[in-house]
Amino acid sequence: MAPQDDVRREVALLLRRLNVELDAVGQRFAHLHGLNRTDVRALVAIMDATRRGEPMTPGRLGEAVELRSASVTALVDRLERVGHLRRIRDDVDRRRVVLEMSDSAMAAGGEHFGGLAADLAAAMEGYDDEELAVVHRFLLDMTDVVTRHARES
Amino acid sequence: MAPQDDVRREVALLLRRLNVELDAVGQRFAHLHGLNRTDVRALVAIMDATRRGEPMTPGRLGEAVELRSASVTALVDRLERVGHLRRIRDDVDRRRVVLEMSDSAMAAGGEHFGGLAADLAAAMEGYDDEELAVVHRFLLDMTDVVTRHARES
DNA sequence: CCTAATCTCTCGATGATCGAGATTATCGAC
DNA sequence: GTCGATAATCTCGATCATCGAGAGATTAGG
Repeated sequence: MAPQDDVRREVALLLRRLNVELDAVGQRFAHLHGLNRTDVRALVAIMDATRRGEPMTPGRLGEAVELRSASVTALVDRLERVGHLRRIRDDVDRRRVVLEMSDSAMAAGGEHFGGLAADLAAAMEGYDDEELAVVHRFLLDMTDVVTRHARES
Repeated sequence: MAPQDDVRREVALLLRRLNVELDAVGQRFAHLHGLNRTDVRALVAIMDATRRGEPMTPGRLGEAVELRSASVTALVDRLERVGHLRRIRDDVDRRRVVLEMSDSAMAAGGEHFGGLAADLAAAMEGYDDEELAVVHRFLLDMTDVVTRHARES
């Protein structure tokens, strides 16, 4: 066994641990705002899509969070009821509904996850350009491997 | 804005993307075996604890996956019914029940997640000792920050 | 031995999710 | 135009995961 195999195993364990803790952050946000896991995943998906300039619809949201249309309707009803988003009929294709996050939801998300992002950025101060490049390449590689496993058959 | 801020933002995004994809792997495993997310989290928690030599009990499991005792009973019932684990009364403290994973469940988990672990290890071949050390330190730092956020108040 | 504390389980209620199908809107062919 | 096919969303009834409250069993400490 190569001497760096220990490090490899530790790195793999750290990836999983990081995953668990990131989930815990999401869960904490959910609990603080009276939401469940799915609701948070949905809000994040909507926020991401909106940020990319692709308006979110119930159909796309269902794909993103892996729910059937009936469940998406219930999900959107929930979030709309507590004021986190609005349904807006698309004028171009009037079958479609565009989901728009409310300012309050954006603010809440920004405060919670923005704080985390800032702390992560701060922690990255301890790395120079070269080291960050290594980390970047590493994360790309790992994400690639994991994505392949997530999509298989 | 410093020139490496772009890299920092990208690294943060990659961390989140990795989180999403790792969840997807878990979800895929769950779907393949007729389980739900919680069931998989529970099996992983039991496997980890067992590997550390700390026998898992319903109480500890409830803390690990954040469920009330009533839900843990239902969860263990489900997993026991499909043969993924056994309840064993502890002879020392007879109030306690020790949860033991079945060989079939261990094998299924090993096949699915072991394959991923092997691919991750293979991908790490592209890094020398020094680079792996940087990655290791980075993951420790990030996990630390995230854990603090997960635990806060 | 009592009493309090601990661990697990039971029961009834709530709510998230699903499958099947209804509803409304768009598109292409004629 | 208008008709059938397709698409996006929603409704309904059923199922099951989760919870709160509390019961039953066991242990630990005076």
